[in-house]
Amino acid sequence: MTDDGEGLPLADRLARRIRTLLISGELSPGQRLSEAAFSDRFDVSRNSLREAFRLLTKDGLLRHEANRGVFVAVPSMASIIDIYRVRRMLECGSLRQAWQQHPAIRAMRAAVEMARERRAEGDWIGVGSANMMFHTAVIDLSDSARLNEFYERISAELRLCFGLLNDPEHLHSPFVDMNDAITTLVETNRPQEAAAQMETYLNLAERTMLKALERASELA
Amino acid sequence: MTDDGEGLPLADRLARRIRTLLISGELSPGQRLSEAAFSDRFDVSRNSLREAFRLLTKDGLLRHEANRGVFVAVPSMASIIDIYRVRRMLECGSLRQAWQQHPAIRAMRAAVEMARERRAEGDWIGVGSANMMFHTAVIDLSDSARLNEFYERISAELRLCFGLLNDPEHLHSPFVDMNDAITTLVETNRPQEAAAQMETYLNLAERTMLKALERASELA
DNA sequence: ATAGAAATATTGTTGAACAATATTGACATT
DNA sequence: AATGTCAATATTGTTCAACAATATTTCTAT
Repeated sequence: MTDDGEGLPLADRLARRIRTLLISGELSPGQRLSEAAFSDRFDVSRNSLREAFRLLTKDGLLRHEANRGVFVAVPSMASIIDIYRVRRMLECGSLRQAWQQHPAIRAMRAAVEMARERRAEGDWIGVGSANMMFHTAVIDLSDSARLNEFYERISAELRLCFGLLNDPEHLHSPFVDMNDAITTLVETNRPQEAAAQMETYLNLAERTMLKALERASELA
Repeated sequence: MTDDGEGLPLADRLARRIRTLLISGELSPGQRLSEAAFSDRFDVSRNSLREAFRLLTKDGLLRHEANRGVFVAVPSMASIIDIYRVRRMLECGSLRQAWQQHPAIRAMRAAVEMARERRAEGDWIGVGSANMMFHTAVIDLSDSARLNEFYERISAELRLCFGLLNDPEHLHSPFVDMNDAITTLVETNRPQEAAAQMETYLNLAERTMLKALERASELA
C-alpha cells in the first residue's frame, strides 16, 4: 500500500516523504529545515533536496526565506480563513452541480459509514481520516483533475493546522452526522440543499479551528 | 514594469522567464526542452534549470517524461474541458458571493472600458489582455490568496491553448459586451444573475476553444 | 551589559563527473 | 526496400566538491 513512487524522479519521492512528516506532525511549524541535516538524513544530495523543498514551498507547506533557509509554514488566522474560503467555494460548488448518479456519491456514503464505525470504537484518528475521505469524495463530484489536485494541496495545508490541535475528538466527531445528512441530500437529488448544508458545516468547522488556534497561541 | 524578480531565487526567476516564453507562444506545444540548450541559453547551471523545470511542470505548463526530458504541454480536448470546469467553479462562485461594494468591481469596470477602447482601435491583442484582466478581477472578488494563485496557474495553461489559435479577434471580441453586462449586474447587486451570465459566457467560450482546437488538429 | 568586529556556519549557484537510460546509425537478414 | 540487432553516441538523473554571498555566533573592548 505504501506507494514509494518507484520510477518517479527523486525530488518527487523526497517531497512526498517530507510531506508525510509534515502532516503527521513530526516537524513542528516554524521549525527550520537545514539542508545539510536533511540531505544527510535522507541520504541524497543537497541539490535533490533543494528541488524537493521548492516543490513543497509551492504547495504552501514550507516557507522560504532568502539566504536563511526553509521553515515549516506556521498556520495563522489569515491562512485558516483563506483555506475555508477555498473549501466553501470548491466543496459547495461541487455539491451544487452534483449529478444524482455520480459514483463519487457511493464513496461519500462509504466514508460516512467508516466514520461511524471508527467513532463507535473511539478511534478518533480513524474518524479524522474517514472525514477526510468524505471531503475528497465531494470534490470528486466535480470530475476535474485540476480541482482534485488543488484540493489535495489545500487539504495538506489544513492538516498542518490540525497539528496544532490536541483534541481530535472534539474536532471531527460532531461532523459525522452532518456528513450523513449531506450525503442523503445528494442521494435524493437535492444538490442545492446539500450545498447549503455544507456551507453551514464549513462555517462551523472554521470557527472551531480558529478557536483552537486562538487557544494554542495563548499558551505559547 | 518588467519585474525581473530581483532577490528571488534563481530558479523562480528562471521559471518566470520560461513561462513568458511559453505563454507568448515562442515555444510550441510538444517541443522538447533540452537541459543543455537551455542552461546554455540562459547562462545558468543545469541544476538551477532543473529546479525551474520542476516548478513549471507542477504548474502544468511542462510535462516530464522519465529519462526523456521535459516537453511543452500539449493542450487536449480533455484539458480544455477541465480548465473550463475549473473556471466555472471559481468565477461563478466568486460572482455569486460578491459584495456590491467590493473594490475589485471597479477593476472589472476598468477592464471592460479598456477592452472597448482596444477593440475600437482594432488592437485585438490588447482586447485579449483586457479580457484577461477582467477575469482576474472577478477572482479577486473572492478575497482569497490561494484562489488567486490557483487561477493564475489555470490562466497560464489556458494561454498555452490560445497559442494554437490564429484568430484573436473572433476569440475575444464578442465577449466584451458580456463582460459589460456581468459587471453591471454585480454593480447593481444582482450576484446570482451575474453568476448565471458568467456561466453562459464560459460555456460559449469553451465551445469556441474546442472548435478551434478541432480545426487546429485537423490541419496537423 | 552592549556595540562592534572577527570567526564560523549556512545558503546560493556552479561545474564536473559518472551511472542509467534513450536515441541514432551502421550493418546484416529477409 | 523493409526490418531487426548491436554498438556508438547523446541525454537525463544524481552526486560531489567548490566558492561567493549572506546570516549567525563568538569574542573583545569599552
